[in-house]
Amino acid sequence: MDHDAILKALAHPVRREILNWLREPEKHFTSQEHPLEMGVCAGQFERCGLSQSTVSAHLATLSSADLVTTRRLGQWVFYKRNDETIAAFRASLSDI
Amino acid sequence: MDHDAILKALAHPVRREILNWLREPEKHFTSQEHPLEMGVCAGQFERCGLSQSTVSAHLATLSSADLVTTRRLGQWVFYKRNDETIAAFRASLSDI
DNA sequence: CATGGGAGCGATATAAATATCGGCTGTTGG
DNA sequence: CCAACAGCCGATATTTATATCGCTCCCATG
Repeated sequence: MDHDAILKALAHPVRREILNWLREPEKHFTSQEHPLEMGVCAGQFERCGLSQSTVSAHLATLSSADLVTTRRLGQWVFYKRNDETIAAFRASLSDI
Repeated sequence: MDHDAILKALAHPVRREILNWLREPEKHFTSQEHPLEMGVCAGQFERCGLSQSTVSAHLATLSSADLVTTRRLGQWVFYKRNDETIAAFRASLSDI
């Protein structure tokens, strides 16, 4: 668990919003044609209003902090919240 | 039902073999990572030993004769036997 | 014997989503 | 004030399966 990377990743409102959306995909991504069990498709997050390249960078930040898991299927990448890492991080916060 | 196109499509052993394989996908395409309910992925048919471009042409012939149905998902195309057309064709054979 | 069509191949094009790059801006620490 | 850096964008690269192109070969029909 890269504590530093996690804190940096959480230091941006859009990335926090993405993590929040991923708590209840079925509430926020009803328009997705792929089954939500596979995760949420990267393109779905462009609803935050930023460009594709920027969204891709935000997702990469979340992923390298291991706050999300990814699964590639062909041209698509699907994202899920990584509650394991998040729980471990939350636990480690008690040290602060 | 394009009688002529169907006869031309059936006039090649590889295309007939493809149609036969599609009668029981679960017997012949166990290696496919996609669910077989979506159909059989085009690339699977390269097992006939021909090149990708040739296989693609054979599949296009079958498809334009409506002997198979296709479903595209991203970069993949999935094929199913079109038993409806085949039945109609079989019925029309009684005219010969 | 010519020729047109079907079959085959390698090479290249296409398509679609995502990733990366280069440049610009705004902010912050020294 | 300057340097570093995060964020942003448009443009371009990447990836992977499939489609198309240009060419050759072979056979059958005229």
